[in-house]
Amino acid sequence: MNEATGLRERKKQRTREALSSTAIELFLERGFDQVSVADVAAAVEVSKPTLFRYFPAKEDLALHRIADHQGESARVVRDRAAGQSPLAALRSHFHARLDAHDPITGLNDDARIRAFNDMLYTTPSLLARLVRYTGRDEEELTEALHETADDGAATARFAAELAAAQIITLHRRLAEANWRRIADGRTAEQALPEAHAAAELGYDLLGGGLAAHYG
Amino acid sequence: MNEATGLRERKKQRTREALSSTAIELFLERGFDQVSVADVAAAVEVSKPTLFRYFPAKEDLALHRIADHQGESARVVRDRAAGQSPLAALRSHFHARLDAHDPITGLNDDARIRAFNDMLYTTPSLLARLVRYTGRDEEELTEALHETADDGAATARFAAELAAAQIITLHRRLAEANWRRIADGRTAEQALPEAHAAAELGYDLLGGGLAAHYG
DNA sequence: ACAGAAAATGCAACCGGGTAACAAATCTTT
DNA sequence: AAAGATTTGTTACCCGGTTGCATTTTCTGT
Repeated sequence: MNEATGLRERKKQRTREALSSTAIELFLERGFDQVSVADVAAAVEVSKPTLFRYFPAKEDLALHRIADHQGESARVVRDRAAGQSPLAALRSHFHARLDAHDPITGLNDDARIRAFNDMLYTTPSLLARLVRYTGRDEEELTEALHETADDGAATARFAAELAAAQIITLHRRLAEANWRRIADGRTAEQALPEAHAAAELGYDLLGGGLAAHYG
Repeated sequence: MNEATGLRERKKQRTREALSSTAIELFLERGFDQVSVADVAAAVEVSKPTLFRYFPAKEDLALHRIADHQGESARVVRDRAAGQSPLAALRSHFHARLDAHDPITGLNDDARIRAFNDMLYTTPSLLARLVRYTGRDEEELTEALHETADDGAATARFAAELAAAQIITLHRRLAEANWRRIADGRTAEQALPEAHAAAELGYDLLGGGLAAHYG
């Protein structure tokens, strides 16, 4: 993929990685707000302006790995098997991520990842940044859904926007619920059946069950 | 409602109002990021710490009026007519807000309100704060929906959480779409039919149509 | 009416995130 | 090896937000 890496490029990659991993380590130790960017810069032996040349904001030090997941939902829709509906593809993909205990599903009891999720869901500024990331996710998913819409209705665009928002929202809620299960002391393995059931319920509600409950 | 207002209380109210309205005026003139809190404090002839005793953050200077709308969705659900479903109540309430050109629907072409909405949707920090407000809205709506759920299923709580999130998300998307219509130069009156149609579509999709489109 | 408690304000100094300017160091290219 | 472009460090600054303390203003009881 990325050959032709000169020395300069390699060094940059290393610095970036050192900044992010050192930052996360400090954040997990002391808490996000109890670590200043100056601390991180000092620990990596880099100046503050240099740190900000690598990461535009403090929050990105903690979140850039999550940011790498960006566009996943859109990709799932685009790469789905022929004949499969977008919702069906997203649903089965989510179940697969649950089985893999993917951190983005919230269903992971590894100590470090649990600590990270705790920090994420309890630090307002991190949550705010996460919202911005998922906002871009939503846009990409909107595009993907819009492409696949067979009806040329004038409202197709809005329908795609809305569907994308609902799907991203569903994933957010599912992840929060899973994180809570773990926070309550259950292991990921124990919570797995509930997590699958919640995902089923959620996708069912998207697919028409909402009306049955509150309609 | 609020009798027994001593002189002290009255003065506080006035200061609060002066801060907020002066701030919004300055924000609309120069842009949110181009006005410092020190500017606002100076314009009201108040010290910076005092300003922050009234508003916990700069964003709240611009948003506290919106914050006053808090809990509206939950209230609509709780106060709905006997025999009416929560979704039906919310749907008709939204249509009513559209007809009233309520700014929270995005469908308002008054110059000041339009400028305010433009600022709101284009200033990241304001949007982030708005998300936090709507987050509390979501929680309240969750409660309201949970109360009305007739099924005692173990999943009722999650279903309510999810439904609340989907409804708030729908309102957000509808408001954004309406704001865009106005930004494109249409008058509120011209855009009203489309806005109603979009709301219908949105609520229909919540009520089962999502599956028909992408299921 | 007045003293003193209680609350609100102002002042000044501070912290942390983020940026600008410019010079010094480092890598690349020929 | 030297010219050129990139990256870095230093310093100093701006802004949002907080703290401690002295001062003023309002409220309350007598």
